[in-house]
Amino acid sequence: METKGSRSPAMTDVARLAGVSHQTVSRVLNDHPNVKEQTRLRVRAAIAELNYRPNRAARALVTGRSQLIGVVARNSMLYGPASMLTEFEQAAADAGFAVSVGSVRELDRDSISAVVDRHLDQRVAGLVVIAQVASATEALAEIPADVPVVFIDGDPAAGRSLVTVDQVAGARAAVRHLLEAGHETVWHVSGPTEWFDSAGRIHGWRQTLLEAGREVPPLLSADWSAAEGYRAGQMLARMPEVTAIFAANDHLALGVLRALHERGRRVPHDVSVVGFDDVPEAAYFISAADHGAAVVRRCRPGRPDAVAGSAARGTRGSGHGDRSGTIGGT
Amino acid sequence: METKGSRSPAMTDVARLAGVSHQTVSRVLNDHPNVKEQTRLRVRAAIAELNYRPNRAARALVTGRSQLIGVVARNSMLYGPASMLTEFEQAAADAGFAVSVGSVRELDRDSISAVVDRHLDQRVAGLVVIAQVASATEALAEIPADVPVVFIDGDPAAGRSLVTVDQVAGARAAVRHLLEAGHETVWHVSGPTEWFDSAGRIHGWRQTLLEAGREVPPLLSADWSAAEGYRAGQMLARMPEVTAIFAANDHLALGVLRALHERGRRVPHDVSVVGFDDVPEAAYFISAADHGAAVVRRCRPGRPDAVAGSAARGTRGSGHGDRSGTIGGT
DNA sequence: GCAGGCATTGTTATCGATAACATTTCCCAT
DNA sequence: ATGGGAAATGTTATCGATAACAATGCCTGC
Repeated sequence: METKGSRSPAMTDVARLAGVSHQTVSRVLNDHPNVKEQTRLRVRAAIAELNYRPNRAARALVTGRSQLIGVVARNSMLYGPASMLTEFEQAAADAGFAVSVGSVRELDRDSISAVVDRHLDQRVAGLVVIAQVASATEALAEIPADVPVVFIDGDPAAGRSLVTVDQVAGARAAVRHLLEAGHETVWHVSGPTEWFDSAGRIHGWRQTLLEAGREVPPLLSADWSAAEGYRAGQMLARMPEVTAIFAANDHLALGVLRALHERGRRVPHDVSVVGFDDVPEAAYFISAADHGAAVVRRCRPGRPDAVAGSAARGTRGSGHGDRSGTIGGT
Repeated sequence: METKGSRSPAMTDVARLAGVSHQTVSRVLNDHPNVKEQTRLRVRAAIAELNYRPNRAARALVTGRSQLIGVVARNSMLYGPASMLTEFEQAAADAGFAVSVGSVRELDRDSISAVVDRHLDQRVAGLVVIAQVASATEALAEIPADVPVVFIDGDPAAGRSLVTVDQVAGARAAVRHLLEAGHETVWHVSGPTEWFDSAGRIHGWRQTLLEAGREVPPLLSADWSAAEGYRAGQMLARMPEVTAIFAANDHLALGVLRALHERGRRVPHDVSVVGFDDVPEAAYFISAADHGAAVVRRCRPGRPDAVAGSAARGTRGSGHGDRSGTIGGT
């Protein structure tokens, strides 16, 4: 060690300088009871003098648990997951944990297993899985029973610790809003159908129409991008019967808006479009409409209840799926 | 240990089953040369049978280095940093490292120091600082000389390892494009002026106008949000002399577009707006214009050279600052 | 056959912290 | 003064891996 640079001070060095045992240094650092104030101050002074820095690896080795929380998430620029991750990291840091992020390109079993393996090698204190498809659940069978796991946006039926919002209720509110505005029926541009979020929104959309005795039009499924929204919108814009569209997120809605515009369909005069997220930029989307009118407006139905974890709701910020808004709504 | 669950198998257990020393197990796992194939297979079989999982904390303790890379980033939903972080995590994972993300609410010295401390406690193998302001540099004085640090979007003048793109050249290209389209001068809505990115773009904008012998209008500085773009746009929309606007990112441009629209300023008929990022959704922004025309169009000038790290450019994807595009350009 | 060199493997020590158990000190009640 | 109990502190062991050095086996050349 001396040959390639001086060793960092360890607890034993602090102990020697302070004239106590290394165990007492540990007690001071971990706020154990039963340490005299005088002793504590002496140890603190030695820590400062030596510029001692704890080695978390040593602690993890003895305790069998690191101070890391592993996050499993899809490689995604989607506003919802990204905002969620950031909020989560802040909360974890405040609780004294570091966050290790492992992302997967696709939510398939093998990709997820590889990320989980990496986290388990680190002996993470817990795992957070931001997973929207069933394959994530299957991939997690190998997690030891003593590692806490929380799913965000998982399967509401899976019976695991879960933080999510009620996709069905959110979708119902959006569709109801459009029906009450006088539309005969509502068309839906969904996200990927294998995602739990999408399935919930589709279910809510379909149910609400059926309960209202309205025709359920064919579903247009997409991914979460504006490009796919545009593609779906190109179809819908050609159909004069289409007067109300519920898009599964704001980016999809943006694409739909553009397609409508290119076909001369005015929003909200000819067609109403409701998004779902709460992407900050959505407030500034312009839809072609009569000049001088207030073109973009948010319509805020009552907040649906979360399935679980109203405190975690705060962690989620204003995010993903908890509000529907009208872009060019009536 | 037995009292609260069986201990996970360690290297010594694998060694016993395979009939070799624990050192040989380590050699097999770390692909050392000088291990007989026959021995290697025997060890591999024992690893599989025991479902052995390495403990990275033990390794970190002995080597003094963990297999973690610490990232310091601002709590931000901005498209550029978020896409960068995701690409980076993928590259790190491919190289066998986990990424621990520490975010700060503000890029001030104390916040950054706290995050850096957490990473150093973990004995990270390296640090990546996504920092756009000078205070980040000051906060990093305490990093030991033997911890590699890479800045992304730092100060081009700081002489440290840096990955960034040429903000000045990108801005010059955007402004030149607007001048060549016939505009007398170009107005600029910048991001936060203390960010290196903003400073570079402002510099490029100003320089290009001066070199062309054009008047340099007053700068409108903002943050990176559509809301701030809207605020600046409300001013510009009132001034008939304003025919060309260079916005520092696409979200700012979106806000500007909306403000212009509300004042009846047609894009691109009356005003041209150029953004800077390459946010996917920007392709779908609608600007109020003559019906039937192709309303939103991307204009792609030649790519400016990066300051450093063309390989890292790939890591950055199509992202932040390397292209300017016209939203409703001529 | 013997010596030397290289391949292969093993033994001992170490990393820096906490757990577990042991010892000492102090205070109060009888 | 003595004994008991609690507070305060210390000693020993351990965690699971790699580093460093040691030992053994094998092959080739003389």
